[in-house]
Formats: sequence, C-alpha cells, structure tokens
Amino acid sequence: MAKEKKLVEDITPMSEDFAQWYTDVVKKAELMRYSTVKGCMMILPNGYAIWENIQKNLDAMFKETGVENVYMPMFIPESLLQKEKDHVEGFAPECAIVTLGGGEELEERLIVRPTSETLFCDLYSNTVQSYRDLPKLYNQWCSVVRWEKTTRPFLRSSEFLWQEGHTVHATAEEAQERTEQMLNVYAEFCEKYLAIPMIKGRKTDKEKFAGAEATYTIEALMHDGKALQSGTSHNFGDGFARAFDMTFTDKDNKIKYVHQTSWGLSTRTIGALIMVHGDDSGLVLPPRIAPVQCMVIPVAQHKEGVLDKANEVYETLKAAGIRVKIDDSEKSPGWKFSEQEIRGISLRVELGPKDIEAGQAVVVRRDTREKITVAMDELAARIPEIMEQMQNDMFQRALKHREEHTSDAVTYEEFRETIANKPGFVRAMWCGDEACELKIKEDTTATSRCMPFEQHKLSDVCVCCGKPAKTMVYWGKAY
RNA sequence: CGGGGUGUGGCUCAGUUUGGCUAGAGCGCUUGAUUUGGGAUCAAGAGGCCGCAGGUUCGAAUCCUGUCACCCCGACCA
Repeated sequence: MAKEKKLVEDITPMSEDFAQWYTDVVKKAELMRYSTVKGCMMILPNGYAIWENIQKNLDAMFKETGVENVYMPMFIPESLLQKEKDHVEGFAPECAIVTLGGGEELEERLIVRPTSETLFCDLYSNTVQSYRDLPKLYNQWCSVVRWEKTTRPFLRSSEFLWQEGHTVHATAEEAQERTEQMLNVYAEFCEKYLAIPMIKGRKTDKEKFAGAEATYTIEALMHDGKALQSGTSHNFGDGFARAFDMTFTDKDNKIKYVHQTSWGLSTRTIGALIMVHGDDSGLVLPPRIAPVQCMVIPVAQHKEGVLDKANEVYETLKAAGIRVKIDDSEKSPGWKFSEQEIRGISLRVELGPKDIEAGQAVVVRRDTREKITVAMDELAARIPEIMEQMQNDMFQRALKHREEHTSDAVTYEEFRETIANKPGFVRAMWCGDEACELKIKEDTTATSRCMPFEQHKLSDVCVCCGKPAKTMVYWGKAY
C-alpha cells in the first residue's frame, strides 16, 4: 500500500531535513505567518491559543508563590539602560532605538525594551524604602524586541512574547532561594504541562545573562538532538542595586542594597513543543496544553442522524469540561483527519453510521494513532483517562529519547567523536576555565548547556585540558 | 554580519539563459451535481500591473542599478 507512506503531504519528513520539517509544521498547522517586518511573526489563532494556555497555567503557578503582575512601558530611556555596564554591553548591539516622536527628533533616544531589568530597577529604587517593603515579587507578560541577525519562527524572532519576573529581597539568601524556586516552577510547568523533561542547572560565566551574578537554566533536548534553553532564572546579587541605588533601611537601621532576581520564559517553548513531540504528520500537542483537546469528526455526516449524534457527543464532552470542537464542515472525513493531525489536536472521536448502530465511537490518539473503541455513554469518562495516559506517555517518550541521546565522555578524543557523530547531550567534566569552553566550541561547535544540579563524577580531570575538574557539564549543539 | 539560494494569483512552481503578441500549470477558492471509515470526482467560474523603486528599450517577469524580505550554512542571542 503506497498510501501508507505519508498521510499528510507537503510536510518534509523529519529524517530528510529537520529544519524544513519544522518550518513546514509551523506553516501547515497555521501557528504563525511572516509579517512584512524582518523577523517578526503574526501569531495566528492556533499558535496564540497555545501561548494563552501557557500563560494561564504558568501565571497561576507564579501567583501561588506570591507573585503579582504589573505592566511596564515598552520604551526605555537610553540613559537608564546604560546604568549597568555589563547589561548595556550585552544588549546594546541588538536594540531597536526610537529617535523620532511626532516628527520631532527626541531629546533622548528611547530603546524598545529588549528586557526590562532597568525599568524595574527604576521602579524599585523609588518604591522600596524599608525592609517592610520587601520582598517585591513582580512579573509582567509582554513582548520584547531584540534585533536578531538570524530568525526562526518561535525559536528566535525579532519581537517575541514572554513573561519576565523581577523580584527584590532583603537578603542574598532570600534572592538565591527565589532564583531557584522560579527555576523549579519552570521545570515543573514544562514537565507537567508540556510533557518535556528538563535538565536543571547553572550556566557557566560565559553563558550567563548580561549583568547577572548567576544564571540558572532549564535545558531540553529536541528530536534532532539539539538543545534548547527553555527558561532562565537569574540572581543579580546587588549588582543592579548598586548601579541603580536600590537601597532600603533594614531592621538594624542600616541602609543596605537589595538583592534581586529575574526570570523569563518565552514563546520559544512553543518551538520546543513542536520539536519534542511533533512527527511527520504535523504537530502533536500534549492534552494539558492543547487548545483543542478533542475533535469530533462525523463520518458520512449527510446520513440521517449522524450529525445529530455527533453534536450530542460534542455537547456531552463539553459538559464534561473537555476542550472539544466538532468538525461538521463539508470536507471529506480523510481531510478532517489530516487537519486534526496537522494541528496536533490530541484526540479525535470518529463517529459514523456503523458506530451509531453499535452504540459506540472510535477515539484516536494523535501521538500513537491508536484506535480505541468506546461505548457512547462512557466517552465522557474515558476520554479524560485516555488524555491522562497520553500526557504521561508523551513525557516518558521524550524522557527516553533524551536518555538515549545523552552520552558520557572522559577523554577529549571520545568527547569530540561523540559530539561529531551522535546527536544529543554529552556529559563531561570541566575545570571551570573559560578557555576550555572556547576551545570546545571552536573544535566541535558545541557549547556548555549547564552545570546540572544533579552531578555525577565521571572522572577527576577536565575533559579538555586534563587539569583537575570542578564540575560535570552538559554539552551540546544548541538552538 | 560573512557565504550560498529564492522572490511570478492564497500555496507550490514553470517561463528569465537568447526582451516580443492576451503571463501559464497543479493545488486551493466560488457555484452546481455526484460522493463521504485516511486529504473524493466531474463541470463551470473568480483571482496576478511578475517583491519594491529607478533605469535601458519601439517594447521588460526577462537586461542594468538600488532596495526589501524569506530560506540554508556559519559568527551573536531566549
């Protein structure tokens, strides 16, 4: 049967060209469209609905930890951005700058925010006076602009949506605690909702955020074996506090600098969803994050009673709290199946005359295409179970893939060999010297992804230079 | 920002080398009929100043200059 080969045309198989596959899926699933501005996306309903679900769930988790939402301006006066030296140096090259307003040259140029640390610093420097004002736990959902040289939909666009949390604390310990807490929130969110296993760890100094004392990250492995930094949490210490004069009077009546954190997660995670779970037929969304969890597809809907029954099922599932839709368009069933698969809708319920006669429906899982026959009156109870199973299976599959694509290397020869021939993470010991990171990048194009919290001692010496090793590092080629 | 490639109806592309009459195909779209358990079939239609701006020419999708965008590979980043 030649028909078996590929059910959805126009999507390049992953094995043939992964980058093209990614672009095809993004387009065919109608997640976004390119706008006429370089590197900027028009995010379409199918894409934006995923983001809305990410927002909704993550926002609830933030609020559980006491975080409050605010909104800051999109313009940053140039002088404000320049207050912290490392920060400017990090971001200046990729800033968009406004020089005209109302046709008049501005007295001071305005930077379109690439991130809002400086604005939050400005706010906190004026609103925090006493230890009683601390901590401040603010977050904002917004877009930021970074003039990237190379752009990819969701993975790297000139403007992207994200949330950025900014907190200030009375003590270094508290700031560190918050930094780790939010990293854990990210990891939990990604694993629970997106079904993507994460490596939690700390970035090396070379890879850390401009102006941060320490940057923590969650790293995921994509289907092609490349790594994707999926969320970061920074501890700024009192670096920004000194630059922005963010001080408070402590219990002991002494003036002290605040300790600060920031943490962000972006629409890039949509890219991760695509590249971790997608297949040659399109997107595969885990039920917990899928905007549409279930599509009811009537078969031979012109026949007496089919559409009525399908609508009845639709209403029942809706009443059961399932995010369900019905495709009662005039398209052929085959077309509807393909459409549901391309869009990654977790399940579909096929309902035709034969089923109705038998008092049942056929539930099909998007991830495995497994067909499950369910009695009509059990659908509302069974579908949530099936989704739960699917969610777990998807996570386990992604975890297995990551484990199968994680290697250890002790000698440099072994390291280079593995990076070159086996896609995925390579774990190896490191001395802590940036020179070795640079050399490794030069030799292999791989970068240090993180120093994981979960450490294993693979050897006593650095894989690169042979000097005593300080820590185990996950290395890999990254997006 | 370096190297390579591509811009022609909504999509994929032919036509450009060697300028020439009314700019083509498939898919999609509209209408009608027959269909309906893996992207149905037939018929009739609609839709394009050929990315944009200049220039050369009797004449430009085609040649020249500039510019913008997108894709791939590097360097930089979430």
